Amino acid sequence: MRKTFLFMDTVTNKVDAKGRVSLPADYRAIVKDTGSEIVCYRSLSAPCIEGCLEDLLDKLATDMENSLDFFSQEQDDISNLVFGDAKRYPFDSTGRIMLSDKLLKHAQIKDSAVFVGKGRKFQIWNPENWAKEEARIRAEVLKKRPSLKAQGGKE
Amino acid sequence: MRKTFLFMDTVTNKVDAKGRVSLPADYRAIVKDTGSEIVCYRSLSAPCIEGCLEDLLDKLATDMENSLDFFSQEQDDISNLVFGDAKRYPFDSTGRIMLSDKLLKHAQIKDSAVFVGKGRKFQIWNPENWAKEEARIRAEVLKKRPSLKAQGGKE
DNA sequence: TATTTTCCCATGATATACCATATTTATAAT
DNA sequence: ATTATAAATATGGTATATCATGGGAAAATA
Repeated sequence: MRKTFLFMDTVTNKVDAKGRVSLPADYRAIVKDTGSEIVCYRSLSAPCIEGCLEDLLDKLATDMENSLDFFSQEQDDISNLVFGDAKRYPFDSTGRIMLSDKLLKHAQIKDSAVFVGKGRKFQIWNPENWAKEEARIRAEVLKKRPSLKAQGGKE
Repeated sequence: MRKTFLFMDTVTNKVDAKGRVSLPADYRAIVKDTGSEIVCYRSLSAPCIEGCLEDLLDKLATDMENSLDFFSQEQDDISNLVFGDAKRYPFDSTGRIMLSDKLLKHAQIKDSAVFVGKGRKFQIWNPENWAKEEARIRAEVLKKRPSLKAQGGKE
C-alpha cells in the first residue's frame, strides 16, 4: 500500500457517444492502491467536473457528524451542495468511467475531455475551456509574482 | 467490502398508487453492505422526509447518552421528536419502500419523490419544493462564500 | 368479506462487463 | 541512435446484468 498519492499531470482522452472516458492510468492506480472509489461532482466555481476519492468526502461527512450540529441548518446546506451532487464513478475492466449528462453539460464536454491533476482532487475540462483557464491562471500568477517571468522559459 | 458509506446524488423516482417508491440502487447497496436498516422520520426543519441508517441514530443516542447535556430540556425535546417519529423502512425484493401517509403528507409528496444525498443522511422531497429549496441553498452558500462567485464560471 | 399489505413476476430502458483492435509507451537488441 | 519486440493503454463494439416500474397473487388485517 502506498503512503502518498497525488492526482497529477494533464491528459486528454476521448469521450464516446455513450459518455465513456478512459480514466488516466495513474488515477486508476491510485484508486486501486487506496481501495477507495472515484467520486465526481460539478465544480461550484468553474465550468468543469471535479473528482476525488470517496475517502476524502467520507472524512468530511465524519467531521460533520461529530460537530454536534446534527440538526443545524447550515450543516444541512453545505452537505447538500456537496453530497447532493456527487456520485460514485467506478471504472470498468478497460478503465473507463461513464460520465452523466448532467456533468458533461455543466463542463460543456462533448467528444474530448482533459483531466487535470490537482493533488487530492482533479478536474475534467472541455479542451477549449481548459486552454483559456490555463492561460488565465498563468497570467494571474505572473501578475502576482513578476519575478517568475524572468526565469520562465516556454513550457 | 467497502470502506466508506455515503448517501449521494439526487435522483427522482415515481411513487405509485400504493405509495411505493424505489430506493435508489446506490442506497440499497449501502444498506446491504452495512447490514443496517433504513430509518425515516419527518425533518424537523423542512417539509421533507429525512432518512439514514439505523446505525446513525444509534450513534446519536450514544452521543446524547454521554454528553453533559444528558438532562437538558433541549436534548430531551429533540430526541423525543426524532425517536418518536422514526421508523424502519425495509425494502422489498424489487428495492422499493412504502412510505407512510404521515411522511408523504409532511413532505407533500404525491406521485414523484426526489432523493437527495446528504452524506450520512438523505432527504426525500416533493420535486417542486426541492427545486425551490435547492435555489435557496445555492443563494445562501454563495452569500456566505463570495469567493465561489468571484471565480465563477457560468451556471 | 372487504381492504390493505407483502411478495413475486414481467418488461423496457439503461448501465455495466466483456471482447477485440488500435495506439501508445516502454524495453531490449542490434 | 535505430530498429525490433513486448507491454500497457486507449477506444470501438456488443452482450449481459441491473434498475425502475407496472401489474397481480398471496397473505394479513380489520
